[in-house]
Amino acid sequence: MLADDQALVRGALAALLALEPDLEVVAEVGRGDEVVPAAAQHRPDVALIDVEMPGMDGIEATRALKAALPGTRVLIVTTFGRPGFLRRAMQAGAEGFVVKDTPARQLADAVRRVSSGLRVVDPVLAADSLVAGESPLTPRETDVLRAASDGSSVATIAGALFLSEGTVRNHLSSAIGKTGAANRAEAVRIADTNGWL
Amino acid sequence: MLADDQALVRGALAALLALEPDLEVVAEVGRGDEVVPAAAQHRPDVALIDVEMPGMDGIEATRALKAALPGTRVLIVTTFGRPGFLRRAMQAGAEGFVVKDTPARQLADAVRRVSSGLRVVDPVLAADSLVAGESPLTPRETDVLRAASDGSSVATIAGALFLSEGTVRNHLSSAIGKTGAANRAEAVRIADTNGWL
DNA sequence: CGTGCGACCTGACAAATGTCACGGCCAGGT
DNA sequence: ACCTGGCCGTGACATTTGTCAGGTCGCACG
Repeated sequence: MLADDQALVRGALAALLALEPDLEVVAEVGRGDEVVPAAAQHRPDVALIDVEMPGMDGIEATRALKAALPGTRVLIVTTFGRPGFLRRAMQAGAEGFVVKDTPARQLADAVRRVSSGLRVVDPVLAADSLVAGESPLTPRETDVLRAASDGSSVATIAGALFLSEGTVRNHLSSAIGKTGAANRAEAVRIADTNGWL
Repeated sequence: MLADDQALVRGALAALLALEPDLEVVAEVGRGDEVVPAAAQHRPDVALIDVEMPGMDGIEATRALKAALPGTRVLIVTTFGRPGFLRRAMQAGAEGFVVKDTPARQLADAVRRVSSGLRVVDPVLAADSLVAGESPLTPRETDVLRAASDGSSVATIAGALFLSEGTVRNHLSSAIGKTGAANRAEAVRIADTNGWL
């Protein structure tokens, strides 16, 4: 089963996998919240899930799928090699994780390995994930930083999260310190590239 | 010919197009600066080019390709439907422009139409491009805003562009006004989503 | 030859931002 | 019972940012 929001990529991946005689694409969806219903109907052995999707995050979709149909193997396929994504995907129960930079020939192999119960992880990304470590941000700091990521002012963030402006400033200051950034915008950028948001 | 930095997507698109008996993929590249050399060697009828690529922008690659081999038709395939991208792609000489959201079945048709000299443009995006219009930013304002996009301070930007801090502030203020934003970060976001950077 | 426009600069000002020191509340472990 | 750490808040402070009003210079256009 394929889950990717970009129809062209989804169809192209289907064509790629259809070349393999032992693989068959039984369902395709373009939204995260369609993953579980489609899987329940078609009962795929393996689900290829993109991280970036409307409706529901690919990580969340994986968690939901594993809860509903634990037998389904999940292979995450994503554009961005955010270290945090890998960690969260594995914690959500995914068996494999490949980035879209990997050669096309290896995809079918990855599907077969995942299908047979093995784990498939991009070695470069695994190393990055180890050095980058977990997010140093507390839950609340993450919330505030995410709210700040679109350029909102302190007052706007405070209003949205029902906090005082001083508290928002404190959380932001703490996040800036932990990320080693010089200001809010840089902290957002750093946290985002590490997959901490 | 295919040009896309993500190997998996590139291979998948190749598989998709290989299903069509009248189409053949003669070359694949993963960097913008490899487009012209590969085209010169394999002489494709149509080049599918992604906008986001390392080495050289897809738009720039299109311009270079059109200058070197004017007979080659160019079909831009991109993830993001930035209105400005469409405009710039057409000005660079591209015959077609499709986003990766379009259904996979339509890709082969788009390639055929472009190959026969017709223009192919996503209608939704074309409408957006008309309402969004050209960038209201002056060249210098664009430079400054791009330099600010990673969260740099005024002092850093001034140093990088050899400007006084006051001038940087003035350009930023002007850009904020023109984009209708409330601050620098929002101006960056707006300009970026419109493809003005 | 004036007129307009963009780039660049200065200086000054209000507002927003980032930092610091302080405190209280609560859940967890020792 | 005690300590720790996350979370929330206050108040004060220096710095940065955004705005405004002025001015010079070069260039294109009618």
